Amino acid sequence: MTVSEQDRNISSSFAKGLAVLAVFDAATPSMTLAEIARRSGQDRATARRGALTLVQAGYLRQDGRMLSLTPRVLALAGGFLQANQFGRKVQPVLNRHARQMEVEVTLAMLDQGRVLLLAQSTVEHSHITYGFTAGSHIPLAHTSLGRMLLAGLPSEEAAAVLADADIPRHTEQSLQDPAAILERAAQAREQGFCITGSEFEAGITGYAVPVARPGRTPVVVGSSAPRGLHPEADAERLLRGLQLCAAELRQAEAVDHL
Amino acid sequence: MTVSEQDRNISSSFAKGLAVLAVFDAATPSMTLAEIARRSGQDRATARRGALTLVQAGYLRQDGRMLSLTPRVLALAGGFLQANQFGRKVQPVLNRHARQMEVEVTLAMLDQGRVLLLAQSTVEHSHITYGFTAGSHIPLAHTSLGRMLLAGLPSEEAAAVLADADIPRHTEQSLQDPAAILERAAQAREQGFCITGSEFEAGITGYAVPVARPGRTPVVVGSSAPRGLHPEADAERLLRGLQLCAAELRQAEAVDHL
DNA sequence: ACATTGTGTGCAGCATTCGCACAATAGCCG
DNA sequence: CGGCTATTGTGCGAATGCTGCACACAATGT
Repeated sequence: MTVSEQDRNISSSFAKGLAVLAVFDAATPSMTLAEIARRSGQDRATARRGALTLVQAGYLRQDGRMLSLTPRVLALAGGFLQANQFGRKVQPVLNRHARQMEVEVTLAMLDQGRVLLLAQSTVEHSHITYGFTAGSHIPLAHTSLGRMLLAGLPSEEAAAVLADADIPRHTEQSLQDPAAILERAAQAREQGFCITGSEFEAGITGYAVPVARPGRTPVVVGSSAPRGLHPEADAERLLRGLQLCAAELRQAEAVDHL
Repeated sequence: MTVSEQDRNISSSFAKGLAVLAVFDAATPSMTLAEIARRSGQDRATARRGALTLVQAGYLRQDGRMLSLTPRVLALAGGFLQANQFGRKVQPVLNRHARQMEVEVTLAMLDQGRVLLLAQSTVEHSHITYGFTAGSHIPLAHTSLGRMLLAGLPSEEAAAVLADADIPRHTEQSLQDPAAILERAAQAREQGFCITGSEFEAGITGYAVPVARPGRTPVVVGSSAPRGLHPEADAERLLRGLQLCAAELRQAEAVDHL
């Protein structure tokens, strides 16, 4: 900011404002100005102006001294979802397979070192745990979706991404060693699917398969279910279902523009 | 812009940048810089800086000369959805009722003179038409959701909102006269529900009921279905279902913070 | 080939933004 | 309870970053 000749094609005020908008995540639904300033690494006055601008634009609401997102941010996502025809090409496919498999099916890709959920289908009796939705971030290291995404990258790139991600310990079974995680990802790449057991949530097994897009940033579909009585049979059934789902998405050109 | 003392608490560059982001909607999934400038009413150079900043921040992607939204915008919406626990409190309720009623159920509110879809049941189901998703805008004047939302406003406010909205003619049956539309809204307010027939899409009947939130900006749930053989019976069944759904959402305090 | 529409860049001037410093408020502990 | 500190909200001068014009060039399409 002070020092260098900064790119004159970039509006720094705008970038700072966006940073303000981006600090609102699941962990911190509403924040005070000072907290926003801290999180976005900006001067309080600067953050304040950004936040007030967002309030005026209708993306943020002010309750006393707390600021929180308004539903209008959904409209931004809506532009993306409609542009890519999620409502017609993606959601129905996920729903149908979810119904057949009797588990929820999730479409995801990589974003900023985390797994970004793009779409999700739920069936009524599915066990809902964290309440993730489209737009949620979930961890990279200990989910089948994350591992499968890593598998979709060239291995040195995967290592780089993983190095930047944090590796919390969700359960006893969570692998902690990056090398071990990469090893699992490599295995997933060869197999063409990924299964993780109880690393993110105890007693839950995750399944994921790639939606092949040669040379592009990887996209995957996955499911999770409680460990059943016949793990092998479950795995086979679910993986087969997911693979069908992935093939259908690919064929519908539903993910070509991601 | 030039003359008047503009609010020193508002960052105009940021506001302009946001305007750039907001021009991306369903109708125009990808645009050239010049088009963005036109739509956002900004100088090309200004719009260009805004767009390039968005590219750098990862919200926009540049393919040749076309710019389009990236999946990262979903993350912004994700913050809102998780903050309001849509995944746990809203989606399951919609899904369950949709399953029971065998129609799609949608939660919506008012935003910028249009109907903003907040959430939609993801149950597998028949007639999918436009492929709307959460974050989609649909018209105010000719949908049951829109009319019910108008009904939730004080009547002079409803008139003002409607006056600013455009009233296209989707079908032969679309009412064109604002007064007539307000009349229907008033009727909906008294009845506590709204039914529209073929005004948005031929052969499709829409149903909506309010999720009462005294004194706050209205929120509604609704469905649509092809006209069946027994319109009266269908209406009764669906309205009853929607009312149950609305009651449940209210009770779960799912919409308290909207 | 021409007309049209889109894109990149330099620049000068002034509006805009920065970040400090002060005021006001909340929180804490003896 | 009262005095203390930590945290928050805001006004203001200075300088920086931004705007929008104009020009040159590239890519369409007729």
